[in-house]
Amino acid sequence: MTEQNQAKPQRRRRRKNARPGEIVDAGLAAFSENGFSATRLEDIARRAGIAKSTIYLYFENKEAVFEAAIKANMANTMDDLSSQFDAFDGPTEDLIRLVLRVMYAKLLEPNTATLMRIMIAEGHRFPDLAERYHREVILRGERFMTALMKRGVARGEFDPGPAQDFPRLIAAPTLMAMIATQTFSAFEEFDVDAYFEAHVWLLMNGLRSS
Amino acid sequence: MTEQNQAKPQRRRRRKNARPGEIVDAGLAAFSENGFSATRLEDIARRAGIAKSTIYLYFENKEAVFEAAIKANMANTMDDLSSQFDAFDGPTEDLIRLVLRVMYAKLLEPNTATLMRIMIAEGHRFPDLAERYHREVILRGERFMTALMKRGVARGEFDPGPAQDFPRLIAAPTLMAMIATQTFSAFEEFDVDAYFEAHVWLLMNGLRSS
Amino acid sequence: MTEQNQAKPQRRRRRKNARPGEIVDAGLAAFSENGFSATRLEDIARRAGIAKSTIYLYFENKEAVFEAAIKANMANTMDDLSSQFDAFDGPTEDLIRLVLRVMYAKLLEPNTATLMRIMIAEGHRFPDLAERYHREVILRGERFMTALMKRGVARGEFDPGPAQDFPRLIAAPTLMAMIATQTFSAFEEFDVDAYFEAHVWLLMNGLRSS
Amino acid sequence: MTEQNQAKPQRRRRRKNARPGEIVDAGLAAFSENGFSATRLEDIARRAGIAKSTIYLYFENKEAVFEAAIKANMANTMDDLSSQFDAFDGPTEDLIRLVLRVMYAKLLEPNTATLMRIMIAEGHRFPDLAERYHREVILRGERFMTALMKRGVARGEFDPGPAQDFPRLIAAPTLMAMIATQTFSAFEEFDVDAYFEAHVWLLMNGLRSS
DNA sequence: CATGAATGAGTGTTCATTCAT
DNA sequence: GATGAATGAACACTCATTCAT
Repeated sequence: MTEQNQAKPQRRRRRKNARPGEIVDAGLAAFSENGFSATRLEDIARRAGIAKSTIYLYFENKEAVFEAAIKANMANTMDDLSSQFDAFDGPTEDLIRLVLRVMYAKLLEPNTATLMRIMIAEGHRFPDLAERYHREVILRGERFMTALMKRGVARGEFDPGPAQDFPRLIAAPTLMAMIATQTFSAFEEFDVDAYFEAHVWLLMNGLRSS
Repeated sequence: MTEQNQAKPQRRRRRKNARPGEIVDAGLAAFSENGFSATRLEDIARRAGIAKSTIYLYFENKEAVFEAAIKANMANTMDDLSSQFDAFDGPTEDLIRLVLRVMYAKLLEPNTATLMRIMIAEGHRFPDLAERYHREVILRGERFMTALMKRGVARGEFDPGPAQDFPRLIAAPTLMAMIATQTFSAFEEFDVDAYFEAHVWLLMNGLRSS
Repeated sequence: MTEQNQAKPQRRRRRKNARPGEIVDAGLAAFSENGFSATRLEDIARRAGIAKSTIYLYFENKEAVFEAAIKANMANTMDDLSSQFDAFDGPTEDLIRLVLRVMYAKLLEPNTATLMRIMIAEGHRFPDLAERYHREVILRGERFMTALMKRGVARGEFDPGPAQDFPRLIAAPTLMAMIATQTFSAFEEFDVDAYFEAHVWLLMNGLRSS
Repeated sequence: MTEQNQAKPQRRRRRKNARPGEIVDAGLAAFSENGFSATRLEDIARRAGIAKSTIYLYFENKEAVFEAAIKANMANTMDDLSSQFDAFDGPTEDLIRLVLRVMYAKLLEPNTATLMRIMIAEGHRFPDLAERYHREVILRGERFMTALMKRGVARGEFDPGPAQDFPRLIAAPTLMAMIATQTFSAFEEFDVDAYFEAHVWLLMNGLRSS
């Protein structure tokens, strides 16, 4: 009758398949708000619309929920990049724009930003996760940047130089944008699009062969 | 006004003044290892070599210790920059090198790095601290970068361009270095000096007037 | 193709009637290992090869399973004695040997021993069971012992004496054997047969008319 | 003035030394009523007149309280026997009476009886404790019985016989008395003194040289 | 000033029990 | 009849905080 009831359609839904995903989603949301320790299983359960104990049907303990939440999001973080890359045929500057646009989109999407923030903050307490994140996100991202640089040099668009050894320099400003929008959004206006253009401008100026 | 304070001038002299500092130091160390929630007052007390309850003589509660620890470190984070700046008379590139070197030194010093990491991670749970950090570190740092850019343009060394509106682009790669050394140091070698040179090279290429 | 099915030939046939018994058996085994509280319904279910919730089709709750398990075993504990007794015609010593042999056999059979142990330990928390056990096992056993004593005196084999008032003295050493084999078997060798002989020897010496 | 007040003299008593003992006492009482699993720390705390968390100042966990409670009581269980023994100079029957009287007194004292009951019931779940109990109580008691038997034979009071190999036969009926008074006291009158006399009578008849 | 002792408000986890299918 | 899924009521254990000394 009342709209309140919509929250609990049936008392006992059979959701064996959907449940883990729901819990993981709720978990990511909760963890990103409060970090690992300060997040209570009760929070996660409430967000997922289930009882606290139901979580234990699908995960061994709180840590397992945390890890699953992280992994679930890590999974496809870098996938979209490769599709952009392979088929492209124009000038490398345009390709860099494309790639960076995807990265900005990713990093400013709350879930991924959150994930990154958590990894930065609590990574060393979960070495396995940190290692995996490093491998699947950092190193994989770096491989793309390396390929970009090489492509530019090969086509005579870029000069070789010390920056070739640190492809992550290309993406570094993206991190700053993430922090500005995640951590300090309450205290400043941050024009992401303008920032993006400035980023590309500075980067291309820096790389372009003279 | 401060009647409380007048009551007991200084009986145990150095101690009285030294204690809060010791606690704050111990706190920063502990918080940086485990974050706010997972740090126990017991940990801080042990590190400071005092009893848990003694902390309450100097701080109202755990949060107060946290805030004091953050503030103590925030205080001088940006101070060293101004001294470098005012007196300098050479080319702006050299000044940028000087300034960035100080920033790298700061951000790779464990305490400050830790501070940054904590702010990124738990900032939104402590809005006052975050605001203060934003004001005293982010904005203050940005003022320096702005001045650097202006100086370069005024001296004809740099061309004006979109990057002028986002001075933090200058410092962005420093963040990446912080993360590499703080969060992923276990999984990769990271040559800070070479990275620093690549950073400066790319930056100067990007800014330099053609 | 349907290899899976071969594993369970006739899932549901005789089952219907057998179920409660299987549960009771599984229950007795589980309870005897861990006592009432520390036994989980899950344990019982797994032993019985059924789902936890199936138990509730046959029993109202955990306590009911416990009581059924105890009762099932109590039922025939003393039955075998009477058959030995009635028909016997030789000297009472031989009869006592026969009876005691049955008792040893019983008490050293894990199920009954277990039952005894549980009653000793948790009896006062289940007064109904304790009362029933007292009535069906203790008192009934005692009636046999009384009859044995009377028979011996009537036949002139035993002298009357204070022991006649406490027929359970006859069986007392059996308890000791139960404890030795149940509780302390890990820490000592216990030769039940030799102990049995010593028991009978001491008893007959004690009872025999001089 | 009123006895009620004695329970909470001051809210925060300083009882560093007394506390562990109080907790152990409360623990033994609680465990003996409900066994290990069904006893809640809250029960123990309430009995000891302290907060649940206070227990953790003195014991690592529930199991540690259990073990301490058992050990505390085990300590002096068999001590009183030796004093009786050494100095005695009369007939062995009198000595046996003395020794058995001490054992009855012990085993009918609630704490020791409780201890025994718990060991019988939950011994195999705490192998260390069981081993210790076996060593300090069972074996030690058996050594006394052995000495008693030897003394009787040496003095020509007893005939050698199979019972000599199982000295615990002497004490076996005591166990039965313990069970009658502990587990089934609600369902029968049990005249311990008369039982004791019957026990001694039967035993001496059995052992006495003819 | 300093602390050891004590506590109460949680929090993760378990488990008997229920219910929809 | 049988079960997998779900839950709520515990309960062991932790930890920030208080207080008497």
